[in-house]
This record gives sequence, C-alpha cells and structure tokens, in this order.
Amino acid sequence: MKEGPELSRVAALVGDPARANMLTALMGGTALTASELAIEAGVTQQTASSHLSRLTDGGLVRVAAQGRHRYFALAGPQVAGMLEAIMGVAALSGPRRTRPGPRDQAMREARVCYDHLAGTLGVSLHDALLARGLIRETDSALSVSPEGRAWFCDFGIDMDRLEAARRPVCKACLDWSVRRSHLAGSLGAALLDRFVANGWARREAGSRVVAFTPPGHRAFTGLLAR
Amino acid sequence: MKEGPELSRVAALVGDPARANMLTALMGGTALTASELAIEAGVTQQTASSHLSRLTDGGLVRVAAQGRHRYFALAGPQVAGMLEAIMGVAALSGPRRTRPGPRDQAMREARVCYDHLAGTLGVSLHDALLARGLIRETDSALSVSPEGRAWFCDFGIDMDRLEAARRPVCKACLDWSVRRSHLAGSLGAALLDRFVANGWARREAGSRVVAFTPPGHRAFTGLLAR
DNA sequence: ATCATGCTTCGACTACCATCGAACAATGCT
DNA sequence: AGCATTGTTCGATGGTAGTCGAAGCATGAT
Repeated sequence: MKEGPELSRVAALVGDPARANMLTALMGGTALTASELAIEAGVTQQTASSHLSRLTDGGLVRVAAQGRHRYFALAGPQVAGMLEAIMGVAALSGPRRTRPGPRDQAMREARVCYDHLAGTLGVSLHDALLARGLIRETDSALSVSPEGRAWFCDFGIDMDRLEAARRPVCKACLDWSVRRSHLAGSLGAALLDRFVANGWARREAGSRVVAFTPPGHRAFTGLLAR
Repeated sequence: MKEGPELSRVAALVGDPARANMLTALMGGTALTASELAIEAGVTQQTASSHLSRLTDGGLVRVAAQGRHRYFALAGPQVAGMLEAIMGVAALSGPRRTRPGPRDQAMREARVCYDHLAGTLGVSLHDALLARGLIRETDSALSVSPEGRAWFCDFGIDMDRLEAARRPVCKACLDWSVRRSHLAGSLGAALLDRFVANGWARREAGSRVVAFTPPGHRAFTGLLAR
C-alpha cells in the first residue's frame, strides 16, 4: 500500500489554489510565461516562481527557456486528462451549484482541452467522424480509416507529419460537461488548427473558450452533416 | 477563472497522505469502517475521523451508518476514475521509478477497480467481449448486444436486475498500468462477482489484488478464446 | 557601459492543518 | 444495568508550506 504517498504527492501539487489556477490557465494549451501565470494565479512573481519549480519538479509542467522568458506548459495530454477528471468530480460534488453564467455556457459549447476541441461541438465532431467512417473504433482505440486519411489530407492536414511523430494520432478524451468522448491526439489538435486557420473560429485571449463565427459555425455543421 | 479554487478543493482532499491511503483502500470497492481505514492510513482513530468527515463533506466519500459501525465507500465510479487518472500521472512522472515488486506485478495483471476487474486480464476480457460481439461500441459508448444478453444470462447474471437499476450497465474505464480500456459499469461488477462466486478468483484481503487460481485462470482464458 | 525586464533565491512571518491525548456520545453485548 | 467497542469532539502542539519584501542573476534594450 505504498501508492498512497505517490498519489498524494501529485494531488497535493494540484491542491493549492494558486497552482490550480496556473494549471487551469495552462489547460488552454498555449505556453505561458512565469509572470503571466503569476497574474493568472493572483500572486506575486516570487511565489509564482516557487510554485512553478514545484510543478516542474513534480512532472506536471515542462518549461522551455527562450530569451529572458521562461515558457511553461503542461507536461502532456495525460496531465490535461487528469485535470479534467478532477474538474469532473469537483463539478458533480460542488458545494454551491453556481448556476452557469454566459461564459460557462460558451465553455460548455466549445473550449480548448489542452490543444484540441472539447465541449458539445467537440463531441459532435467526434461522433460525426465516426458515423462517416473517417475514423473508426476498434478495441476501444481510435484509428484513421483509409477514406479518412484522404479526407483529412484534403482538409489541409499533413497526415505524413502526424504519423511520423511519436504522439498518437487519434485518441479519445472524456469530457466533464457532456459525459461523452471527443477527439484528442495530434489529429484532434490539427483539426482545431485548421478551424482557426480557416477563420471559422477564434481563440479568446486568456481563456479556453473557442468562439465560432456565424459563418464558421455554419461551415462546421455543414462539415459534419455531409 | 474561478474554477481554480474548486479544482484545488478536490485535489487538496486527495493531497494528504493519510487521506490518499484511505482512498486507495476504498478503491477496492468494499465499504470499510472508520477504524479499518485508520489502520490503513496509519493514523489514530481521532485523526481518521477528522479526515473522513472532510472526505464526506467534500463529496468524495459517502457513508452508511450500520449499528455502531459507519461504513465508508467512494461516492461513485467517477471518483474512482479520477483517482486512477491521478495514479496514471503519478506513475509516469514518479521521481523514483520503484521497480515493480511481486505485489505490483500481481496488481498489473488483475486488480479491482472500484468494483470491477482491471489490469491486463480486465483489458483482455473487454477486448474479447467486443471481438465476440457480446458487447458493442457505438459512438464511444458501450452496450450489450442481443447475443451478449443471452450469453450473460447464461453465465448466471441477472440482466433484468442490472437493466432496471439506475447505474449504467456498460461503461469503459481507462487503465493506468496498461493504457487501455476495460469493462466497468454494473455488468463489469457482475462479471467479477461471478468469477469470485465460481471460485475462479479470490479477493486478497486488504488489497486490490485479484488472485486467480490456476484452474480459474484456465477457465477464464478459455472463456475468452471460445 | 548602463539601465530595464523577467525570474529566481533567501529570509522571515504567518496561517493552516495534521496529529494525538483526553473526554464524551452512541451502540451492542451479556 | 454494566461494560466493551466504535466513533466523534475538543484542546493543545508542532510542523509545514504559502506568502511577500529585498536582494541577486541573468538576458535584452538603449
């Protein structure tokens, strides 16, 4: 029974409000500097620095020095998944059921989960790709079908590059708001990239919300229906 | 950005070694009394009581008073899933890569995850049931096929009862050791029940390990192959 | 060179909380 | 009724960790 300490070690890292704020900010997927994270957490730079070194030592966050800035990001998709899982429990057992504000509404519809699209639109995308046979599900693992490969290439995604990388191309990621899976992995990330590049959607600064433009939303739903 | 405090609230509950030990003990699925949990955590009854009230207030644990005992259990499968997710991160980013001992080996092969079978055998079961068409996967949700329903009834599972209950019959649960899904939900729980009732396997006391007897192991693999 | 910016380290303070001893309440056994 | 067992509450203690001010290092800009 020595897994207790290890479990608590990781959980305690998330268990501080300042660090939790930093981590949720990093859930947006973009790397942030130490001072940005300090503001995000509502603490001074010194304390933020202390927290960030703990997070990196703990393996939750990785850091890349660039000039006089240090950019911090989540260590990997698995960390993001863990955070979503904790949020899920927090949401269902929250002491005060704060009724969803407009921001919360937007979050439920479309938000960034680490680097791919989550929320109801993310789930719709996942389901539509499955229904059209562009991705398939075998042994509870996702994969790209031959037709899907051609289709994604056509959509402007460099499948060769994705397949060459270590990272899994397809992966299911469970949602906390809707309790369904959406598409993660490098393909999920690439699709979100395309949506933004096409001007269909725009990342709101300093937030996880993904705002679809009206024509972008139409194009997106058209994509699913076809 | 007020989700930080909520996130940290839940994580901090898991972030204490004593509480983490209690929670991992409860991952076995069986409800435990306060004093059993005190021993499990290595603290006195007083501190255990304090921790347990925090866990129940926090919504991670539910309690049922029975005579002069109070039985504690995880609040639900979602909590178990969260704990597994945290363990997953802890395992991959562990500071000291403790080489797997014999106990750890057994845990990887077959263990209880809340109330169903996890580990490599759990994954094999899940895959075999899918391959034989006894359960199917649509839109990343599992369901029982008609043939499967008959087969499970034949195996001694009261499907009527399962379907009448609120709890989902089939559910995928992600594993931390193997990174694959295994079968959760009331059907997963019922299957584990049958394995134990058939004498194929035995729960090790005070541990999550599921020990298959040699003939039980043969019967189990035969079940999958057929 | 000099200054400014971003970040870390050091030191001290504070607050919280985990822990246990002791007393108390509740239940069950005989 | 009397006693043992189980569990909670209270109070005191100690340690730990989060916090910030001030100083120290880098790197980049002028």
